[in-house]
Amino acid sequence: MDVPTQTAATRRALHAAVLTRLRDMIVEGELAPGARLNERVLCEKLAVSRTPLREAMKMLAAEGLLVLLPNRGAVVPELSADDIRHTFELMAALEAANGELACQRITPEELDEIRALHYEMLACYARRDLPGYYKRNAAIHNLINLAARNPALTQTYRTINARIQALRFRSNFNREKWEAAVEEHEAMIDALAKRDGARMRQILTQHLRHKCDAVLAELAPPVQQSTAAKP
Amino acid sequence: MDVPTQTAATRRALHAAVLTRLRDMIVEGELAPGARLNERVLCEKLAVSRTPLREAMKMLAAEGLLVLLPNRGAVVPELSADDIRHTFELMAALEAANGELACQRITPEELDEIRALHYEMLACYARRDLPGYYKRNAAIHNLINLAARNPALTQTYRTINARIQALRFRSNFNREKWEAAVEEHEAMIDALAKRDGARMRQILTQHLRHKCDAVLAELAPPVQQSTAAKP
DNA sequence: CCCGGTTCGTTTGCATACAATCCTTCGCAT
DNA sequence: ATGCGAAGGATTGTATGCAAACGAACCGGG
Repeated sequence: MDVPTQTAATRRALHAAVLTRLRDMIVEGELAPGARLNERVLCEKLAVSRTPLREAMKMLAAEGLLVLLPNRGAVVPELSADDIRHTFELMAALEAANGELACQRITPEELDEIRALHYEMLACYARRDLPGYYKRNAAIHNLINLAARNPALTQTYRTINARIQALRFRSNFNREKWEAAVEEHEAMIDALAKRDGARMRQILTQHLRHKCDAVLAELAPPVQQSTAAKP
Repeated sequence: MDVPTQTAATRRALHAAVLTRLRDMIVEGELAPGARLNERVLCEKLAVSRTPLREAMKMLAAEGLLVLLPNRGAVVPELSADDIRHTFELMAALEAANGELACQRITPEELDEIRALHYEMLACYARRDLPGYYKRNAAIHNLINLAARNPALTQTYRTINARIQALRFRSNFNREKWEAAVEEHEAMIDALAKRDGARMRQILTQHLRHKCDAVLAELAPPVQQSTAAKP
């Protein structure tokens, strides 16, 4: 969209604005996995010259949201099933650490807010409101991150999460998986309240494993259900 | 077909070469924390124009090795004590996950190689050969990473590790801490051999906590001896 | 019919010119 | 003397020009 008068917002450097914009485009699927980025086309679309665009692309490549092909531009990486498994394992490690630290550091007020969001999430669940559910879900995870009081961990979590966010948008899991997820969330709150870091870690690890399975199930052709239980 | 002028090395794009060079300069302390990067000066030093230099700087910023100040250039971040604690907590989470996965996936051959490196490391310890010790230490950790069979985890580990690598170079810990580290390494190998993921996690978490303490102890001057020999 | 080579348009990579911003410093008035 | 403010130099941010690499199409030969 063209916003001609930038006035106060012009304070922001173009390369930073382009970075945010491109990241959103990738995370939200406007730039789909496998898509090749043409500098000239993107320059026109974003109304900037090649210099800030290229700088933003380099940063996205460092974040893992783009892959640079020498002399052949950049593409949005297509994640193989193994890539997805690896990324979720990494996410699980980060979430588990977050949760464990949050158990030590969360305040009663933060816990109450998480409870409130959890009930809102239950409401969304009852109404089968998936977007609303996702929104509260993300808010809860963000609050847990915040409660861990570790900006470095939060930052890394966000970066890695962006790589698989696009996949989660599509993961429209079935009702029983949804129900399992809700139960896991209740267990999380329980663990947080009891400050049981080990249990929190275990729940989050399992939670992420289930999410990974759900995403893989979406991607894998539904031909047959040969999905044997894997650790 | 092959033009002998610089041949193989010229294959590499300038921005990639500059990226590697700058990263080394930061990790090895040639660009010290707090140092401000002047584009013109670096351009002359590296014999490239501003375009590839700026692209490399943007990527380093995305990796967390530089901080960009809008309209005021880039600086090597100075880590506060809290920053160090946070980064080590993050590293601990990554190493713990690595170790736990390695317990599941390591081959006997890899374990033997780690044992061999461990004995070499003991030799270095006996001779008080700190550089040799570090070399074997890093090799062992890299092998454990490899054994975890998770490229995404390895990549993130390397990126985060680079942020504190410069600190570790200086951490010249005393003998009893060194001895404790050696004992922890033996426990690691034991846990790997027994495929005891939970124990491996616990050892690595403790190991990283000790490393963090050692680094913090180096930074916090012991008040006296401020006029001691400078390196 | 297939294959190798060549040529040309397209795209990326790098260098440089220009614009905007910042920081210092100097002058001036209070 | 001190504080404020403007001007100048220096530095960063952006745009554009030029060269090199890639890839597709074309062409000629086997």
